[in-house]
Amino acid sequence: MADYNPQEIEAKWQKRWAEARVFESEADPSKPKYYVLEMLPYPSGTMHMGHMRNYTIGDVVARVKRMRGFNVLHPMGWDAFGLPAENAAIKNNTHPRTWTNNNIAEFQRVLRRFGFSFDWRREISTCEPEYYRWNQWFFLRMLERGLAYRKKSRVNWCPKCCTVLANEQVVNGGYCWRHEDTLVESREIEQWFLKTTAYAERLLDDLNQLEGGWPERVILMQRNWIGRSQGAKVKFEVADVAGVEAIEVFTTRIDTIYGATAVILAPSHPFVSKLLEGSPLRAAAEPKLAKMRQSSVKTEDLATMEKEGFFTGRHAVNPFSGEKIPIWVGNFVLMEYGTGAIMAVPAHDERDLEFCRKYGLPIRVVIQPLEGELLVAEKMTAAFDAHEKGKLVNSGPFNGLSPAEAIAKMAAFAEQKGFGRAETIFRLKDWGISRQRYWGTPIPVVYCPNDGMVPVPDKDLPVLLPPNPNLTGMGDSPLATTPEFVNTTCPKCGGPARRETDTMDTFVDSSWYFYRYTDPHNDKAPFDSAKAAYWFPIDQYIGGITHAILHLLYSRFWCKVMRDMGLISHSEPAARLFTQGMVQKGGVAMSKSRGNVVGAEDMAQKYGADTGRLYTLFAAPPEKDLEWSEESIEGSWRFLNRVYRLLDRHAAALRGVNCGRIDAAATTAKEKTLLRKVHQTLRRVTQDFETRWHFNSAIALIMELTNEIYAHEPLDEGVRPEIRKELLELLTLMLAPMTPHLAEELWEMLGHSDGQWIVPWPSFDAELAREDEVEVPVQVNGRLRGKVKVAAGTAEEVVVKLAQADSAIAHHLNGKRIVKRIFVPDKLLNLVVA
RNA sequence: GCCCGGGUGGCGGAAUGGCAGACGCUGAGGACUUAAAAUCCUCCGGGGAUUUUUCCUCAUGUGGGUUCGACUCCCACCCCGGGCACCA
Repeated sequence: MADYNPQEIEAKWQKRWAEARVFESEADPSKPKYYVLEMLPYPSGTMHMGHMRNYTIGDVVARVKRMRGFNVLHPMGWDAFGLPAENAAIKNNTHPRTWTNNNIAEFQRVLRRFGFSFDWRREISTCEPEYYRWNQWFFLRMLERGLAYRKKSRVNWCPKCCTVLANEQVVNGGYCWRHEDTLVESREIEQWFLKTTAYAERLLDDLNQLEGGWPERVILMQRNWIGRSQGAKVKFEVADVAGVEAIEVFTTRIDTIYGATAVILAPSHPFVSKLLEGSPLRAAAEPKLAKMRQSSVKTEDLATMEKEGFFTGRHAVNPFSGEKIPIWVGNFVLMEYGTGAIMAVPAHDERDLEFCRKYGLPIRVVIQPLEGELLVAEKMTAAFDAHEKGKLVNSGPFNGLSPAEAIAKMAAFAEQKGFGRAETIFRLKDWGISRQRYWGTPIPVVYCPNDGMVPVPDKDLPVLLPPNPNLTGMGDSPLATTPEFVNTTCPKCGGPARRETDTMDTFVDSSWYFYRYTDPHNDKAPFDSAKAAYWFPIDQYIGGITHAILHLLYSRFWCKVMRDMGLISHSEPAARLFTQGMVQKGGVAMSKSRGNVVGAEDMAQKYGADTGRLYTLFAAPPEKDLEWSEESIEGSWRFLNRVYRLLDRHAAALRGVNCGRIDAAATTAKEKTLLRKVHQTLRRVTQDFETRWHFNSAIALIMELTNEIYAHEPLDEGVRPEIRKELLELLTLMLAPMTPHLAEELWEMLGHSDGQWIVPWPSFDAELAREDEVEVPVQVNGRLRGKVKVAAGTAEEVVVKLAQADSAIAHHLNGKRIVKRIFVPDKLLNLVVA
């Protein structure tokens, strides 16, 4: 008689698994594969149960699939570059690498302590040159394909730090995180971009392939983010200034162009100052313009901001009607979207209506509804923007057309006349990857006075980070102030040159890391295409909803570029995505800063990893948030103790027993009850694991089974050894994916000298699971009035007779006439009486 | 404002058209014990009738609807959480 000692058991089996290398797998086209992956962690702070939940879910899936005979790839690595390492290094006067590697060691120890079935040989760390050289290699390939380019772009700049701030370093709606009294400025500097927009169409269209495999809301968020908009660009000539280019507007409703009563430019539109030059209204306009340009920094209250604008004193010519309309500047027009200029059609656009009413601009109806009262401009309370159910009026030769017809015809007309064309635009922007930071992948180009920008040749990769950077958090980027890094020679002419000092966004690292897992030590290529072809696509990707847009979008982009490069032949990296809920305490997500973390290691020490794993699976379904409760976890601990005691009591006597096939007919009532329960449980648990991922209800079922076995103690009286063994073995195997250490121990106690890892998932016996007696609920007029006990499969007539004979039920029938009967065999009888 | 997700006992949750509250936590009572821990057993949504056994009734955010039957499907509304947000 021994107590359940998780510390001892868990250490023992972790050692055995490592020795037997049971979680190591190799590409083998003769076997069916399964690639299950949890998003790689950023190693910072301490690992808490929020982290563990994610890996536990993945580990259950990995272990179930192994038991199902799949060749499973389940790797782990570290998203090791990033700003926090640099900040911590400055604060503690250490090196980012030291800080990062200490954290990695810590994280790794905790993950091992939880017994996750990772193939640790495939571990990667993105801050190692062996990894980031391939970021550089990919960058060069993108440069060759015209997918990487430089342009001026805005950054957040703190005038006190004299440095660039990341978005998350801008706090309280526009202040520096270090100098909370200092407003962050917006500065333009040259930065590197990747042309994600070149793939906008495919990124959008291929979302269709993910339907059913990815959560609907993630697909939707990506669709909105990419934001395809079909419309037309139209040029409006400027009437009263010579030598100014035509203003191009974007509209989705070219059919309403005869109703345009103004052209409105974004405050930062490049034409604004040219238009104001010499304008009689210039003096009045400039202070307004300055105010608008300044306030455009704060994006938060943009939506609620009142529409403001001013007239430039200039006019544009409507290319369709020849009409002269005023050119305004409006704060609600965004330079970043479309062309930064719109035509205002107040009768048919809500925003335009609001603006034009405010400033007394005319309103002209050009679409009349097919039904109901005709619109009168002065009386309109809302813009009429229905696409259908209307026809064009006041639109010259296009009168009478439906908006859909007009959109096609008018775009074609504009193209023919050379002042416009149909065009699709996207909200998605190119991916700015430049960071003026140290702890990231150096961008592999040099600047030569003779040859200009020159890519670093492949043979010179990796461009290594200098070991002793000048880290202050102030002034120029750290690489720029490290002369031994900056000063180099031009690969083309051999003369002196300067290195690019920007490093890459860490989203680059995480955009393709899962390919590297398939071939982590390759020093000739990022990975071997044949290996990737075997393992990809990822069968199940698991992570937080927080990555629904950026990480997953960039990964999808990378995948498509790699496909175009011929490295892979699939177009989406992950067939299925699961977004698990957060672990909360006190109603908020666990985080170090909130001080509400439940440390994973503390948990393992107090209850053992298996209890921690079981509880995170039991407390809530995996997709929902989980509120951590110190009291509830006791229940999981008690349950595992209960199971252990049960096996401790019976296993020794069963060590030498062979199960064999059980003949359902030759069993006693007690045996039959227990066998039925265990096979029913197995049937439902199998479903919960395979199709529904309802781990919480699977555990509830296993608890019920355990209760049932306890209720039949003493088990060794009236239950034959082979049946006892079958019961306890199935119980053990059902627990194996969730509490693997305990399950291995119990398996060994039952007399198995081979580890459980060679055992396939058991299949349930339908014959043994079958109920032979059922209680059929009987309703009268849809209300439950009684139950009748009958043999399974009893016919309707018999059940009705029994129901009528039941006094409680008969009372409700009370001589009334039965007008209808609904009978679901073994499930329900409903008698409808009049 | 628009788009998702959710609302079930004291708590976490179960049931996806067929016995609402499985399983667990908490709480109450009991057994064992010199005692405690551990363990085991019983009870635990509200109201009412009956009194020792059961029965009735209300109840899954609110109000309607569909159905023999609705936590589950449909419509409207309220509340909570999340995402997007002047996207032309």
